[in-house]
Formats: sequence, structure tokens, C-alpha cells
Amino acid sequence: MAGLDGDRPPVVLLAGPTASGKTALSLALAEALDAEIVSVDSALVYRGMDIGTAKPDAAERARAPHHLLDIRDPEDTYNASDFARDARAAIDAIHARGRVALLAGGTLLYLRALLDGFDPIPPVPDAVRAAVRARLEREGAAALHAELATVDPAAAARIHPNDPQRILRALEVHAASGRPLSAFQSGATATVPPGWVSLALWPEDRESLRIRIADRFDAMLEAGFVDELMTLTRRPGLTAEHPSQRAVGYRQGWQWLAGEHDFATFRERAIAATRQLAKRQLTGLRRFPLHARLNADHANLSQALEAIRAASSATATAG
RNA sequence: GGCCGGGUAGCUCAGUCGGUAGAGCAGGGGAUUGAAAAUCCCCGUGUCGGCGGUUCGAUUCCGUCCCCGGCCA
Repeated sequence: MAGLDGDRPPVVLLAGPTASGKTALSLALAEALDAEIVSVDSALVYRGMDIGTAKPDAAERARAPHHLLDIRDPEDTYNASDFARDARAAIDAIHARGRVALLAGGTLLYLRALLDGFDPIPPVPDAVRAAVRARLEREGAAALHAELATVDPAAAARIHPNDPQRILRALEVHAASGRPLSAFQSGATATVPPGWVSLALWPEDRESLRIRIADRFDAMLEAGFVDELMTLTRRPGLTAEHPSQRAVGYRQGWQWLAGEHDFATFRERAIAATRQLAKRQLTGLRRFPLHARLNADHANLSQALEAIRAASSATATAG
């Protein structure tokens, strides 16, 4: 019960782009709040992907219980609704222990799924998805987008003809349910429940974030990232096409190991991809409901605790 | 020192038969409803190495100088 005089929020969200210092601050916060950490990260769920994902190591995990790390093999898929289900269960269990749940990570889609940002949509059988995907590869995105325009004009209007992933999703939902995807979508938006606190680490200085990203990647290389990559590529059923292997750094690693470019190019592209990820995360965070932004260049525990105290009675807003 | 290439956007380069130039990458902004570390969309004025000359007009042709490669001495 340390830190907040027994008046702790049940859940604290700590978001922020990659390399903004989420891990370090979440550990300090967990100790101060007597919290358990729930990872909100689509790449940290995979076993065997430790170095390239900057997953908390054994020493860090010893400082506070962590949830939703290492719960899938790299061959598996994991998605936002899986996360929403798993995170709810983890939060309930943490509360049953009388502790605070600290949700830390940068996968905003997952957070939105948890915070009622999704309308309920019936599940799509794997066979249906596979069939639509096969058609996508054979016929191309433009043809399927044209088809989508006839079965779901509203979705087609919102989805760009070059966006195969969303075209696929809209068509598979229609194929599986007989109804257009847009019919299920009511415009749900993520809301932070009363009492919860929503914070983000915010790099005010892009240049220092860039430096941290590059330095961290070089540290990953020294820590054995290449070995980790080669171990992954040796797994018989695993390919560069698996969602897990499209993660930043891993994708570029597969390309390098396949001879598409040299090591220096691998390093440059991996670092650039990380910067681009951070930029996209920042864009998403700007419209995500937050109580406060913590300057990532000098974030510290007492500042975070103060923000939590101030936020506890306020409403989170976007922008 | 001689010969041959090059010097154009932050980087790698294309191009202009003379009418002041455009791709990829990087970068910036945005979208985002079960693959999200994903998938997409939008954004390009830069003494076209310097100085002269020819020309109505030169980044483009000519001269000269500078710089970077390579080859020959």
C-alpha cells in the first residue's frame, strides 16, 4: 500500500512509444504501488523473441509479477480480442489478490479492445479466412476491393484499395456472417473507466528518441540478437510470413539472412523501422484518452506518482 | 602531372536533343474496430560544384577552376 496512502487506482495504464522508457518506469511504479504488470504488447507475447523485443529480463521480472509475456509460440497468432480476454482475466486475478494492475505497453489496438473500443463481431472460422486470403493473393487487392464495394459499400468507402489487410477483414466477416462488417460497427470508442488512470511517456525531443532507438538496437546486437534470429529461422515451421516475424527488427533480420542485403543495411533498416514504429505510436497516442503525458526525457517515479494522484478524480481525454 | 568517370533533395541516383528538375530510401503528418512491432494514405525549391562565355534563355553547350573516384606516370 505504499505510495498513494491506500487510495490507489485499481488500474494504471502506462503507454508510450517504443524506447520511451516504459519498462524502467513500470518497474518502479509496480514497486511503489504494490502492483502487478500486465504487458500490452503484441510482440512480447511470443516465446523465444526476447532480445529483439526488449522484453523484460529475469532480473526485471523478479521485481514485479508480469503477465501476458511468453504465452504464444512464434508460429501462433494472437490478436486484440485474445488480448482483451486475457487482460481482463489477469486484471481480475490481480484485484483478487488485492493489488493494483499496471498495464504497460505500446500496442494501442489492444488497449482499445480492452476499453470497449470494439463492437462485438462474430468470429470468423479459419477456413473462411484462409479462403479469402487465397483469393486475395490470386486476384489482388483491387479486385477484392471492387467486390467489397458491392457487398459492403460503407466499408469499401473507408478502406483504401491498396490496403489488403482491411479488405481481407471486411470480406471475411461478410463471408462468415452474411452481413457487412460495417453493419456491426457502431463507432465504439475507447473509454477509460472511472477510477482508472491513463498515462503516456511522451518523448518531447524526437532527436533524443532517435538516439535511444539506435543505441538500444546496438545493445541488442551485443546481447546476441543475431543468435536469437538464427534460432528462429531454424524452426522448421516458421517463416518470414508469420505475424510474429514481421515485427520490427525481426523482419529486417530475415531479409538479411536471406541475402537481400548486407549487415550494415540490416542494422540501418531495423533502426529506421523502429523510428517509424515510434512515429505511428505517437500518432495513435494523440487521439487516445490520457490523463497526462510524462516527458520521456526526464520521467521519474515521483513525477509519475504525482500524475496518478492528480488524475485519480479526473477524466482522461484525447489530444 | 596526364587520361577517363563523377559532382543534381539528408542519402543513392535518374533526367533535361537548351525553356530553372524527379524517383527510391530517409524524414514529417494522418488513417487505424479480432495479423497492429501490422496494413495503408498524403507531403519533394534543391545556389542541378564555383566562375566566366555563347544564347532571348544555361542545370543542360563551350572554356576554366575546385572536389571525389579509377587508370597511367
